[in-house]
Amino acid sequence: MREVEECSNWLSNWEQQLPSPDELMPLNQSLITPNLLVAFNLTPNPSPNTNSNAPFFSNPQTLKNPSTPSLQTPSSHPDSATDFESSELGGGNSGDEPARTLKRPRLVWTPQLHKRFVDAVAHLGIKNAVPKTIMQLMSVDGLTRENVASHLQKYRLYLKRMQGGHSGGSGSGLDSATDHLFASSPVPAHFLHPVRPNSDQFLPFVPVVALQQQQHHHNQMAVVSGQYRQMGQFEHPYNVARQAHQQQQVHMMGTPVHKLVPTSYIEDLESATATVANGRKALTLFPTGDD
DNA sequence: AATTTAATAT
DNA sequence: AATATTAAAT
Repeated sequence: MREVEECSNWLSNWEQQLPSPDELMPLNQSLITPNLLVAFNLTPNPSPNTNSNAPFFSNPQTLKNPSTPSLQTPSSHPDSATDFESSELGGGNSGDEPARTLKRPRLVWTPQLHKRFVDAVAHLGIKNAVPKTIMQLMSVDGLTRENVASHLQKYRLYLKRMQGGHSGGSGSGLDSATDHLFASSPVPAHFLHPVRPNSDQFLPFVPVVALQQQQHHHNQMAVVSGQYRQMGQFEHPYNVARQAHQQQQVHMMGTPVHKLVPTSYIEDLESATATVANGRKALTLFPTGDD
């Protein structure tokens, strides 16, 4: 019977068009909001068919620093003012829609997280680097568009203030205390001076630049002259979200929350923070209102 | 509908 | 001080 043939034909065709797990990932993010997970103290079920692919979530407990407070197990602690959602959900709302009511804790931009942000922006090219795409590329679970938008806004202001005359006269201004975070990741060359349309001036082709910027240690005024061929603007088939995940700690309001992060393109989390490496890194990681 | 920017709120 | 939220404009 050829009906059988057609059938298998259709089937294999169908199979081919299936999106890869990679493509599925980002979607997954937006469907299951961390809010819900947190709200219900759920550790999402490792659906049997995702098996070897992507265990999007794993048990936070096991990965977490034992000393950290942890925010699950409803009965874990009786009451504590620091726990949003905690103690008295009294009567009314127990089964309802906590997600609506609950406020998401403030996101803390650790140097690591910021590094991801910068990388994402760099790889996207300025044109595509808008909150949504940045967020997608970062693929940090729980990151919202407005998280990124807010950060982006601040970051842009930072860049702006970098271009203008800083000098800061001997050790004063510059980034000092205020911009610790931003200073913690090198700024990818072209983020500054947005390509002048002006250009009556033929650019003296500066091949590359290189020397002369060795002294900037944790400082990044690496802008030289415009090479900047907007190469980042085409869509990369960037492999976001791989099977392997790595934990990244993002703290929210004193209670550390775990972010699952694909290992892809993680590159050098360490080297960036190494610049700051005064032992501060560990401290910066737990910014309970200092500095 | 998303982005940008400024202002404001927590 | 750092991040969120909102408003207005594009």
